[in-house]
Amino acid sequence: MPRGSREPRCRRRPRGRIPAGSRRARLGRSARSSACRRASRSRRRPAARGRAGRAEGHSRPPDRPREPRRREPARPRPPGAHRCWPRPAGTPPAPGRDGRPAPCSRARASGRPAGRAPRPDPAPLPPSQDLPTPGYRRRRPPGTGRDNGPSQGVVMFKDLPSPVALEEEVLATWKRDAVFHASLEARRDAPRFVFYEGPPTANGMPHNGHVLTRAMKDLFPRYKTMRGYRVDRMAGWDTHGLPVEIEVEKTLGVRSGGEFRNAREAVVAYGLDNFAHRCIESVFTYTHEWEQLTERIGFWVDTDEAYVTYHRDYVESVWWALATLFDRGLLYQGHKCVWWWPEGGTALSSHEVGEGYRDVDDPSVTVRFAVKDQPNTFILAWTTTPWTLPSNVALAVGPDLSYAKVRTADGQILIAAESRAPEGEVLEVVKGSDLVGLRYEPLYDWATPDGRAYEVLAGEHVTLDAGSGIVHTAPAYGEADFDLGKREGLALIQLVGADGHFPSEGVPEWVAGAYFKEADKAIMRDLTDRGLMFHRGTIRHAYPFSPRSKDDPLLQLARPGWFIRTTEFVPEALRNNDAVNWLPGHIKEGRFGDFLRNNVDWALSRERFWGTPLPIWVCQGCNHMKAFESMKALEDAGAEGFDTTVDKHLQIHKPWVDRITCPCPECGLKMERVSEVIDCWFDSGCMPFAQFGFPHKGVDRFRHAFPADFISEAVDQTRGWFYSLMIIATMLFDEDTQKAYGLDPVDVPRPYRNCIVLGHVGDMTGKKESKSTGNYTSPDLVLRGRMKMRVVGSPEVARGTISMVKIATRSLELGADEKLGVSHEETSEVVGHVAVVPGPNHGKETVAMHPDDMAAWGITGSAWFHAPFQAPGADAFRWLFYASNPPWTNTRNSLRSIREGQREFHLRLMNVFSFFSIYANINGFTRDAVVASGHALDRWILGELDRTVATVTDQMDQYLVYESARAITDFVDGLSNWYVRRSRARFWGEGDDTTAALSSLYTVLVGLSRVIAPFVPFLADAMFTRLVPGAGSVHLQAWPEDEGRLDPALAERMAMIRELASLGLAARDKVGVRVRQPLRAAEVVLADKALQAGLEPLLFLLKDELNVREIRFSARADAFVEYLVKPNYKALGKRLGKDMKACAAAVASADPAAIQAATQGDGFVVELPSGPVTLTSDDVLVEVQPREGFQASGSARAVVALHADLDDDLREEGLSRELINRIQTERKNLDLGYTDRIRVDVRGDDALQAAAKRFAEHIQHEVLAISMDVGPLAGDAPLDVDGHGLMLAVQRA
RNA sequence: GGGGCUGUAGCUCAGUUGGUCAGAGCGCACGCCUGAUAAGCGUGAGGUCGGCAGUUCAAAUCUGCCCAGCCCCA
Repeated sequence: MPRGSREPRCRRRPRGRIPAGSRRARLGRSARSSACRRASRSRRRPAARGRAGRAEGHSRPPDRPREPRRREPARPRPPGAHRCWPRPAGTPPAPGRDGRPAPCSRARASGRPAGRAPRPDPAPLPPSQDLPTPGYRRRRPPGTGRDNGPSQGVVMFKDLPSPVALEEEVLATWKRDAVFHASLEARRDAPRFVFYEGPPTANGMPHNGHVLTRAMKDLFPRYKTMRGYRVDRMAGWDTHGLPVEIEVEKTLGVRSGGEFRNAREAVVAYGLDNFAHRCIESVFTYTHEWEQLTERIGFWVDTDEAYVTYHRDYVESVWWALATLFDRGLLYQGHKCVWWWPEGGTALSSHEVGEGYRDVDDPSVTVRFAVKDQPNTFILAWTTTPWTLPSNVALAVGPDLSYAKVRTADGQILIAAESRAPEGEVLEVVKGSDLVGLRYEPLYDWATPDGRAYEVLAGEHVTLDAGSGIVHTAPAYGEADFDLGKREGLALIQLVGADGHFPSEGVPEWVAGAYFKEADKAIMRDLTDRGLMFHRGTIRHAYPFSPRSKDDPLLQLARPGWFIRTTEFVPEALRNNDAVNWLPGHIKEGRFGDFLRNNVDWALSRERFWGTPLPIWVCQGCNHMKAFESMKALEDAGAEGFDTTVDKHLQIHKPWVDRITCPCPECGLKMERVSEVIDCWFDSGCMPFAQFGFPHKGVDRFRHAFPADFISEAVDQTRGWFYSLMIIATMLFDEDTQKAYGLDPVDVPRPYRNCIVLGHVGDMTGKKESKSTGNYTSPDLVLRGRMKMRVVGSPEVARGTISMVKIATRSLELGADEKLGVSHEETSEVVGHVAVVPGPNHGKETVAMHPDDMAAWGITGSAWFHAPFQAPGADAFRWLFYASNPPWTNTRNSLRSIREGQREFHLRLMNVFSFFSIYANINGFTRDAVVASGHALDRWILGELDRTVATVTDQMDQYLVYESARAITDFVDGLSNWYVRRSRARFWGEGDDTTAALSSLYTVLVGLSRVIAPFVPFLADAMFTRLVPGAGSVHLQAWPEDEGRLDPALAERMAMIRELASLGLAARDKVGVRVRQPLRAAEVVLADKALQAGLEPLLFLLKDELNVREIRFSARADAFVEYLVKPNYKALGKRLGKDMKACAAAVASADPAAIQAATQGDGFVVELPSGPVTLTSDDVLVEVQPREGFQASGSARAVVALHADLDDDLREEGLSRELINRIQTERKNLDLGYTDRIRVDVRGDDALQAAAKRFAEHIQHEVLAISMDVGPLAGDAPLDVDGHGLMLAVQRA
């Protein structure tokens, strides 16, 4: 290397002026920071491992440049001696931006260009070699390098492995020791905490939303178990419903079209029995994936005894509920307007309808209706669905709106809302209510009304937003219309039927058999021809289409069906709702309360096949109806037609159950079952009792499991599960039923006491995660570091890359040159590597790859893609949902945010654990050695632990997850960044204080592992089992108690010390002298001098942290501090009211010193408009701030100023600290063990020698040197210490 | 179209019963430290608290209206 050349990226900021060509310039190479040198070493790995060889030499022979030595041949590492966590199989090393391995973090952080220095190409890395994993600490197994055991002796406290390895280890233990089971057994006789699992459907893959719900559902049962409760957790599966049927229809290819008018007919043709079999299969398509995810994220739930909604026991419980309602007269037949999908032959649930809204242009027409017996007089009515006009039976007006009769230029008299009336002479203005009863001529006479028809009626739904203020009403085709028709007893004309077509007979030829949307044009043309069209336009609005078939418009249709009279129970339901602790609270009165108050009768029946059959049998003779509560009840009634050849669960389903007939008790003729199945929400709402087969299989289990103490689901369940649970319990479990079945009396039969309503999981920008949009982070990627994607070939994509949507590439957070490993669908063997580039959306979970790559790697269809970094794992995933925001707000999910939270909490904690294990092992510390400590830091951290325990307990008892997680995060921050930071030197010794420190840290870690157990069950268990071997899992432990170790005064003082430390460091920043250089003194000025005495005993912490020789509470504070006196608004505001402003002005204009003096004495008198007021010390707040020009930093409470002038004495001590630093760096370069002793040879100028000699004892103690030779430097110095040349030799003793 | 929720720093979010430089983390900038070390730490910059009115001595906080986003319902 030529003299004077430097490596810019690793150069330190020059300190002091150094002439060009001076020694410093020449020594640029050696002056590189240790961090950079370390990075160089890592670049070379496995080279530069020559421990023995290097340990004997000088750090750099003066006559030999450094670079070539680093190119010495690699010394092989011992087998298994990886230096960091294993990288996922087959992933490539993480190179730096220039293709070389990543530069050191410092170089990166400072933004300096990396890798510019001329250097030979690095040796290629052997495939087995690991490189650093960004974001994770390097790990070293015991027995290599600086191990953490005393002379490789017994390791008492094993360090923690990487998150995923740790989690796999813990999972294996849980499985081996059946820990979940044991946790239940241990609490068999304990008081119960009742949890309900809301059943998911397993006919879709689990996604991140499910991870959220499962993380939340796991948290409280674990917590309550530790708190001493028995928490049974029965898993469940929701297995009925339209989504299942649609899924099966898709796989069967049965659809409307061809010979079938709709999918219904197609299913019938396929055969209901086969269809039912296929539905069962479909329901469990992804069971395996669900179970894997459940286990992997640590959700403890009893899957062995899971309830399944299609199982006979379950269905019969639902039947019991329905029969009970029927017998009480609460189940009735009626009509309801539903969104109907003609092509599918089915109604759609509101949820499905919601998915299908699309903006379309529809007609917006205003039509003349001729008023009866008033020639030439017309009512103008508005509609957007002309095809419903032939079914018109009424016109609706707003009773309180103003309507005008207007004579137009052509002499017609038109009636419309005043504000929307046409041009012309206003003859009269009347209220809408005055028009009610007006009769008119129908537009069409294709059907004869069977009730009231062709009248003007009052309708509250009428607005003036659009049209004429008069609404065409066809009760067969709209909810508001239908309700009006029901209330007013209107006729129901339904010309367009369930197939979406006009009839082929009985109507004019021009509309016969027409599809409803097609008929619009014909009808509009007809009305125009007849002069009845007043205005014809189009409107752009949202209209629903079938979510299953995007081109099929839906129509609203009144259909017959079965209803539950839920409206009768609204008051009771509201009372029950009042007794629920909703989180967030606004759900109670807001979303859920509103929904209850606007309750309409539950439309229970579905004209479908795969669901709980409605257990009502109807006599074909006398029409008598009876509801049966079980198959046995049917048998007892003499029913026949049971098919025992099929599975017992299927016997109670269509079509088998339809073949069961029963003699009518009234007339003796045959009773047959009605054809409908029920809404599957009713199934899930019966879950509290149906999971136990209540009442047929006994009462006991249900008795102990009602109501639930805790449930949780996402916000979309408000009208789903939360509602169905609530209304069913309200209807069924009144006092009478409780008595009849011997249930424990519950005043308020609400089905759940506490309910956390979860927000949705979005992508990193807050948008809904969606596989088809591509902004979706696969749970697999988080948990296992790999994701399965469909691969399509595209020549547009460069070879060696794949393209996916931009948001997905951002979420991956890959470094510039990081690549994903590619493996085949069925194996994990990596066959290639690809970079990821943003591109167009290729479809659901799909990436594009160059066809040649696909061919080369033999990829067809799908492939696994492996992340080049460690998977964050389950704890980190769970923590995201607890700690990033309150559970009811939407969570922005991305790998990036998961890893961020992991850094903040897990890695910090694991570092502390690692720190503990190192020194505990060095000292041979065991848990038997735990002693009490009087050290302020120990008392403080144990107090903070107790504070954290108390806070988390309190918050968790209120179901406040986020607050609990924050308390934990704050504690870990204090533990790592104050306790350990300030205690480090204590751990390096071996006396009583070291034992005290180890004892305290040990106690803290044990306590903390319990506190975090419900949140991060893996890390907690790994910590606990290492700390307390033989005690079993932490999840079998009791929740920690607040042991009263919090000393509030100490806590307050320590907080103040930490504040002073921050101020001092800020001041040091202004001074610009590095912390290793001791300063003479720090001056502290407190706004409140009364605090001073309490702080004195803690000042040693501040002294060490700031590296000053002395801390002084300044006597001459005025020299560099200004006092500010402010009125205490909170105290004075209430007293003074309007005079507050005058008071503030008076205080501001007075002399601060005078106020201070006066308030300490008799009080300070201010003249206010309403008279004089005396201010006492409680009425003012004194603050301080540094004066300009001082090397000081201040908050309202204190100012810290530094004496920054250096003398030779201080400089010498500074140099000794530098020497320690260089020697330690060299120890690390040599890869010495923590306890290895060394010999040191120091060569330097006079100043260095003086420093080394004066502080020899201290230096040797710090660096574990058994000898240190000091002498003059001959020749060039390889190292530079603030301009002092240094040559250092370190060798193992 | 109706209802609910949310708008606070570039990003993610805190902010107690209204009370006086508006807080944290990330990111960014600068620096420190280095026997927890391919980590860690500190300091700093950065905000008309969505907008407009109102109530009040005092509003991020209470009220009304408006705007935007999300969710539910149409």
